Amino acid sequence: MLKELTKISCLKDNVDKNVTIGGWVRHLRPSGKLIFIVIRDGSGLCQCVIEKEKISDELFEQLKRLGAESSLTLTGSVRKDARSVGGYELIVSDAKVFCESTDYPITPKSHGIDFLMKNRHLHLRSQRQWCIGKVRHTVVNAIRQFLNDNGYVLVDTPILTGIVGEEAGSLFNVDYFDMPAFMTQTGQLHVECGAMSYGKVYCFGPTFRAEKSKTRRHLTEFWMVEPEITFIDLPDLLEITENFVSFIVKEVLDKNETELKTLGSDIESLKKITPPFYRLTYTQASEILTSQKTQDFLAAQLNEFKTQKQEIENKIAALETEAKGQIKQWRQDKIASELIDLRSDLAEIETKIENNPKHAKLASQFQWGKDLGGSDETIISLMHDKPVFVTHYPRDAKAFYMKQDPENPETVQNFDMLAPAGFGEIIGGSMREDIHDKLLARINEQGYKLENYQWYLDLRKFGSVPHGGFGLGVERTLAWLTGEKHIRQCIAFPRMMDKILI
RNA sequence: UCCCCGAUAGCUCAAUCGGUAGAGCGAGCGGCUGUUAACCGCUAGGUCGUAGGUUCGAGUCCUACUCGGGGAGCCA
Repeated sequence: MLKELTKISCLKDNVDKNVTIGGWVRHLRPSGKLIFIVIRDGSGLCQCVIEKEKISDELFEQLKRLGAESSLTLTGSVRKDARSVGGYELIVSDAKVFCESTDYPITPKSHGIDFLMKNRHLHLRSQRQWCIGKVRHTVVNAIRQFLNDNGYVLVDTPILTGIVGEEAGSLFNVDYFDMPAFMTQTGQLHVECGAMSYGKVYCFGPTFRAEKSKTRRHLTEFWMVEPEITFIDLPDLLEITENFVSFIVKEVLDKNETELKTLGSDIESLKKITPPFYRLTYTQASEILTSQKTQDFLAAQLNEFKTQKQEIENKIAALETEAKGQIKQWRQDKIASELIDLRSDLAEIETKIENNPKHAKLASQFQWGKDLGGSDETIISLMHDKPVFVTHYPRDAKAFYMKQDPENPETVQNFDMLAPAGFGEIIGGSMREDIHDKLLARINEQGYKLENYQWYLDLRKFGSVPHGGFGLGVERTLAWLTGEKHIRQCIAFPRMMDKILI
């Protein structure tokens, strides 16, 4: 059967030919003796036109009553038509229905996030989710391609682990045959072993954090790629990172322009993502945050928000006045629907207005020594049109394995990469402490159990070399590239705090 | 753990001062040969999140709880 079917994406090569497509009903409009069915088959969308006299009365009646997401095959001739979704349509001569769906819960009108998440198993078929999934596929593929083509060897690190990469308390505990174990929160420590074997390696898989974070940037299970490279210094590492990220962006622009357009992502600004990225030290970043420039920037932003709010309120008032007058029913309906959208926009802008002074205060009170907060990162990234590397964080704010900077022992040789347009951190990386005694002292300072880290210390005993790496969050990268506000839409089955659906 | 917001039909939302529960979509029936979230007519659809309280009267006011959304901290 499969061999006899033509993919919708291949219709352009079959104009005026007779083909059969197989898929699901996205939308159906009967119009007397004519039916329009928009079919999706996983490769694209196609409008099928059914004229009553061309098929049997029985079949016509059956097709006319098909609900959304009914499955069927349709046979007919392909015609180029600019009015049609995708530019081609099928003039149907025959059809075979596999499943008549009724009461499909996701309708063409808008739905709340709670409802969509409860119907996640079906929501994945919708257009936005389909587009994000296609981009995700490209991103994952680009990650593997870049690393494989540049001499990195894949090392699969364990998901069940007995040790902690950074801070405990934010890990999922597992009862491992009555022994305590954790779900991994990073493959880094293990992948370093591989680096000393192959020189350049990476691990790529799911990772788990039990942080009780309810924000648009957090999942408890997410995918992360972690390259690790030997015989490098921090400038080398930044260069590798910017080449890596630029390659991913370029691949997505090449392969998913249609999807990006549908999703409404900012293609022009993505085209600017080429090396070099901006480089700031943590100290420079903290100076920016506490500067007058930042206060002015945020004040200007606040004014912009207030203007937007006023505009929305004016629109709402005008529509409400119009709705009170004597107008046609269809116009009343349209106004009602516009009002719903406007009120939602209004709520969003009000939240921004409410948060702006808080963020301004946090930035102005920023003290050297603290980690950069989410809002601080947002401010810095909004002030730049390309990704920003923030390097040399205070040693006390960072993980034990990060290499102390010889020139400024208060800091470590690490970096965070902030995506532009306010999305914030998508990469965290560092040079690793390669001096045995310094690492040992750090493990003791943190109060970690030495026996758990003996093997990790061995890497510094037997042929230690300068090395470093980073972790890139796949869902955060996707949210940035697609313009999606929340990373829960960037993975098929998101796991969030207090929520596991199917 | 803390702060803010919310919960009304299957879905998205209205309901003015505390006074008879509303609309669109979706579903069902009928009409329409070029629709793009089509359109037109009709029908069905409700324990207003839960439990108390105030009141002649509560979707509306008060208290607690539950669930959800956004943010802080933390992070990819």
